[in-house]
Amino acid sequence: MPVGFNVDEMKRLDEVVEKRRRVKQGELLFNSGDTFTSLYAIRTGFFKTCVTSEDGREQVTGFQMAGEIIGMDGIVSDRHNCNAVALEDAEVCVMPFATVEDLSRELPALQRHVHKIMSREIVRENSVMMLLGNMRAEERLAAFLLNLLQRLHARGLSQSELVLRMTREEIGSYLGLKLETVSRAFSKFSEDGIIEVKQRYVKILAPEALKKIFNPQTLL
Amino acid sequence: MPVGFNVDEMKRLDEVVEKRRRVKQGELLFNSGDTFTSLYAIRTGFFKTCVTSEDGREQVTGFQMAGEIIGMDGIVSDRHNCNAVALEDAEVCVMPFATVEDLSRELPALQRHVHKIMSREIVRENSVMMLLGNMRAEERLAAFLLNLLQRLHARGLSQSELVLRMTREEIGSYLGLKLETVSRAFSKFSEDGIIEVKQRYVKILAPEALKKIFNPQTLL
DNA sequence: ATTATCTTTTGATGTGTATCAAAGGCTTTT
DNA sequence: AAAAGCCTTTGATACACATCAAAAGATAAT
Repeated sequence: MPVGFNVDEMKRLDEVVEKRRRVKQGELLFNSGDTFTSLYAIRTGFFKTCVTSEDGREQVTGFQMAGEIIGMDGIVSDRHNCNAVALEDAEVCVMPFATVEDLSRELPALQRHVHKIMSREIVRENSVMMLLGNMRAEERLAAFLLNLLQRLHARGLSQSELVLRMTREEIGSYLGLKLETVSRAFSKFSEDGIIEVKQRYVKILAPEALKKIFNPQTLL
Repeated sequence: MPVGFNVDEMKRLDEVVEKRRRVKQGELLFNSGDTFTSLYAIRTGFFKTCVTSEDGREQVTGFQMAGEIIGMDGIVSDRHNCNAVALEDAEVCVMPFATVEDLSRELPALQRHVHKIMSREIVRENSVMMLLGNMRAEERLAAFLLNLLQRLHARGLSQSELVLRMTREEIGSYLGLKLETVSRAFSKFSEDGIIEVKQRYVKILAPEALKKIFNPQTLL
């Protein structure tokens, strides 16, 4: 995945992957409170991460797919600060963080890569804050769909259709909405001819309309 | 600030600080879109960071005080992805990120420190997502006050009083609320004898009550 | 296959916060 | 010291989303 390495460096990089681990749908990759030892590179499958308040409220903090790195929440306190749950059968590369640190002292390109991945996560969360703080239900769902599509497209999949790996409730938790509101927004988009929905399957009929909902200023 | 360095290492660390920079109240330390070159360690003063959507909506993503590091949003794309505005006259240490990376390859304790700072920011943003997605207005304000107090206390200031550096509108933007709602929540806390408010000055009369509002499960 | 469980949709109603509006209190400027 | 400009408070009203409820549709279990 990382670019900017020569053949020799790529060999060194293999050192970082200790082993692989399979996680079945519904199972935890790690739990909040678990000792942090490793980052995980998702090879296949789909995850959600979420935090839970002491009184039991759950907030989905992200959805992660193949090629993405998970577990950076654990670095600060040597314990994980969120839960990671597989939403479909998954396989991850276990990368002991001590090894990542050792190797990135020798390989500036790896060091840079690690920094960028963490910075990207910070920037992503900034835009989720914008979403949660300033946008209405339909804007949030449009933003969510566009983001998923863009990431799937970057992996060679279609720009115009996708199969959701999460429930309406999980989407709602991520977007700060109740599942009924998510369902209604899907129905609205469908009525307006913007998308076609059949359960988890979603086909985008009018991507421009979706972008306008996400970013109303485009109307000007 | 960082711990775990010996005298020699501390000398090396001085290399990382290129110079200092003063930022007057209301001025920008950096702007979204600016080329990213450096992280900034706040020596004195108080900042807010915010992102702006294309149609002009602003979301405050954080408030930063002395001893905190700002600018990590720029690493991923070599451009800053948010604005940093001084809410009072401030002075920062400019730390060119290339130097930080060079030096952290030689000093594992610095490397570790950089990783922890970024991870801490990820974890902080996770809890803001919980706040924005799941909590009501008064819970959000209680959480906000408790967080500020805790950080001020860690800097040797009082646990029971503080002077806000930001307006009701900026608090509202951070908490996903309108300024009137923030004002009403302050008034409610004041009526209930939990705090005393006089403009930007806030005194905590009943810290336990505040904690209960933030975390209702404690009532059990 | 058949039952049980989970997920999704849709409707009716309720509520927390936004919006609109106006006045008063600070702060800064001149 | 007066004027101008912000910031804050408080009230009245509106609205977006939550909540409650029920049924239909998938999915998993026996």
